[in-house]
Amino acid sequence: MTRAAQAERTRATILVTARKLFAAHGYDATSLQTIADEMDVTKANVYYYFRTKSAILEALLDNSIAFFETMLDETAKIRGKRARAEHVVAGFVDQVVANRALSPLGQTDPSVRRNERINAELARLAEKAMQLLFGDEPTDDQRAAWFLTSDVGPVIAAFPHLTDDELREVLRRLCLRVLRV
Amino acid sequence: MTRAAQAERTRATILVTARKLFAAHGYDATSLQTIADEMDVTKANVYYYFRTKSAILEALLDNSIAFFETMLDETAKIRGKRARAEHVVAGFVDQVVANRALSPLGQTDPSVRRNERINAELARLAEKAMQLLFGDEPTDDQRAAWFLTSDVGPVIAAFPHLTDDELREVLRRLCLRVLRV
DNA sequence: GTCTATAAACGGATAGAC
DNA sequence: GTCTATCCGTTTATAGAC
Repeated sequence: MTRAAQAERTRATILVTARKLFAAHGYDATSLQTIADEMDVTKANVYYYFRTKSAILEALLDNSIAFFETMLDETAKIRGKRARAEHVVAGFVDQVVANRALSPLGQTDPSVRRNERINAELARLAEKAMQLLFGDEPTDDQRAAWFLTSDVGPVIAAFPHLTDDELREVLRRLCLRVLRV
Repeated sequence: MTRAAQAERTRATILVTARKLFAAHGYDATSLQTIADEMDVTKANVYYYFRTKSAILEALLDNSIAFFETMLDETAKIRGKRARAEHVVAGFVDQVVANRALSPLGQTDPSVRRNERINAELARLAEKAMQLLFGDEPTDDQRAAWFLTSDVGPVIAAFPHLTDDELREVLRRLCLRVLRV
């Protein structure tokens, strides 16, 4: 394996491992030592790839943000409120369920709320999504529906026994129903 | 002021201050030093009232749990699914909005999930509430609806500009709509 | 690219004076 | 009941060898 490939590999492993641990114990309760131990490298090696702990969090969230950005751009090409809602919900639910074991690194985690830049990005995405679903001037009820569905972490935690397919269906029905205000 | 009164006062201040800071920055990111500084006493003095940091969190959550327990007992006396849902939602929303600045110390905070005892209590309350609203064997969709509404933190955060009354109405409509599965 | 070693600060928690 | 002083483990982060 080339050195560049090794670098890419290690960097990716850090992100996967960190995501899993952040989701399981929360960002603040996860130390770099824990991350390093879990993937059998030293702390110093982790620091070689990320200058700070919060840089890891930012990298993770930037990935999620990019995913949603792409999905919303696709949604914009669809005509009809109903079809748009279905597309957004499907994309959202698929991503959440796919990362079920790792995710949800919810918008709710205090660490996320603390990061100004990430917060601004998430707020921008939320406005973009609501514009697509509800038009230029969403009502308060519509906005409330959006923010409620945007954090399904507690719901996922309540259904550990469901298969991925079953969970996906439950979430899809739930989100669609809530969003069709 | 008597010594006993002073004690009660300090203890109460610790709880209010801790609740505010936990809600703002998360439990893990709030140190006892921060709490002590905020209320102008020393860390050692805080320890005089609570043997550990997690004891503060438990005291806070025990308050919330007792409140919900009482409310659900009231609900059990009401006949009719619709009226019961309205009572539960009203009680829930009132409490959440009343503690708007402090709360929500969501069930989502990793610190809460880490505490076995508290988790068990919350799970018991959730079952009790669902039994009242949905009968003895709630469907997955009904359960999902319950867990979604049980964490309205993100919604509250989205409406900083609303008055308490306005926020209460938005939340009431939202929760009722979601729960009437 | 990965390691060992260590710095510097902060965390929770306790002892003992007043 | 509140304070000062302190212990001790852990944390983030860096320096420098291989």
